[in-house]
Amino acid sequence: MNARATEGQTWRLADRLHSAAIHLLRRARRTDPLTGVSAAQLSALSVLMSGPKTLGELATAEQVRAPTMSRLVSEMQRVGVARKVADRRDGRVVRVDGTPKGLRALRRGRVMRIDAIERLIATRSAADTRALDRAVDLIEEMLGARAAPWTARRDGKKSPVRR
Amino acid sequence: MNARATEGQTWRLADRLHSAAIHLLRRARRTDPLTGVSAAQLSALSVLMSGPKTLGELATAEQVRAPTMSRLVSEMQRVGVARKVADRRDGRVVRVDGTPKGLRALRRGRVMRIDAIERLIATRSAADTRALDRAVDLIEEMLGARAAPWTARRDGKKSPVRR
DNA sequence: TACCATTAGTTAGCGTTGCTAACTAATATC
DNA sequence: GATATTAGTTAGCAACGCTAACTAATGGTA
Repeated sequence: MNARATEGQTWRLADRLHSAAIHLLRRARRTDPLTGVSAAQLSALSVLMSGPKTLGELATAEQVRAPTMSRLVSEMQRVGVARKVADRRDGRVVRVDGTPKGLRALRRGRVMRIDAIERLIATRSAADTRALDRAVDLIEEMLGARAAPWTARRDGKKSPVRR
Repeated sequence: MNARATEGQTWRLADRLHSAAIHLLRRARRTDPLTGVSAAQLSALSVLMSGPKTLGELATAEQVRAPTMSRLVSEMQRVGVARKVADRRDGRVVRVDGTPKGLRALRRGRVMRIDAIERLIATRSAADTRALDRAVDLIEEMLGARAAPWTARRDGKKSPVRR
């Protein structure tokens, strides 16, 4: 076996990964109409689950430009799922925090999507589950999901949670 | 170690997988504006690659409502990537066909997306690549995806992948 | 033939989410 | 103190999703 995949193999893997991501999300999305919270808000809320973030951090985490996130957060504040808090040390900074209502909405709205995926995973063996877990780690790393504090993992280590 | 992951662990993995898929696609779609053709247009074009379709068929294939597809196709015709042709037998029907220009754009756009993902993968070790490959297999299986003997290639041959 | 239901597509209008450009305000640097 | 940089906002545009309401063509039936 090659120590390194050939270029063609890598491209083909990229293609399949792209396709798999698309199809996985289409499956998960089927439940969306039943959800009360918009997809973008849900996504932002899940980032906030691990604690307050600045607007810029949120935008980066969501791979979206600052104005987009600014507007989204304003709307989230309007409907009561998030709060903007001024930073004491740096007057330019806006910290964003999810409200209890927001976090409840997150759970309620998100459960359906994740449940749909969980049902798929639940059909697999423990070895398969580990393989998927590893791949998710890799994708997060590839995308530069760096350093975020937080949620405990099955082995007790930390692992970044986004969206 | 458990022979089986607990339910909560599986849920968490489902969550992370969901997140990873979203962020991966967000990354990939960054190249879309460079094709001069939008993501939705590229997606529709890929359906047209297998031959002309009626507007309704296109809408169904794209999981979109008729008005949405009607507008999209009109725009595609305006920019020259698709054509609307009246059906002779049934005056209500509009057949949509991709133009050579459109199919070229499709190929170009697709390659850029996949290349973007390939660039991410290329930073990883061979072991990582294998791990990803394995995970893609699993996801395809979970979704009941066919073996995908037809996935797109760089040479521009058939590729049914959409979006 | 005349009438009515159905089907295919379009138009109008709204909401969400993405973007860039240009701005204000605060902080940092020289 | 003047200037540059950084964080966020505002304004305005475009792409796409939807529903409601419309036109036009077709099909069925008395």
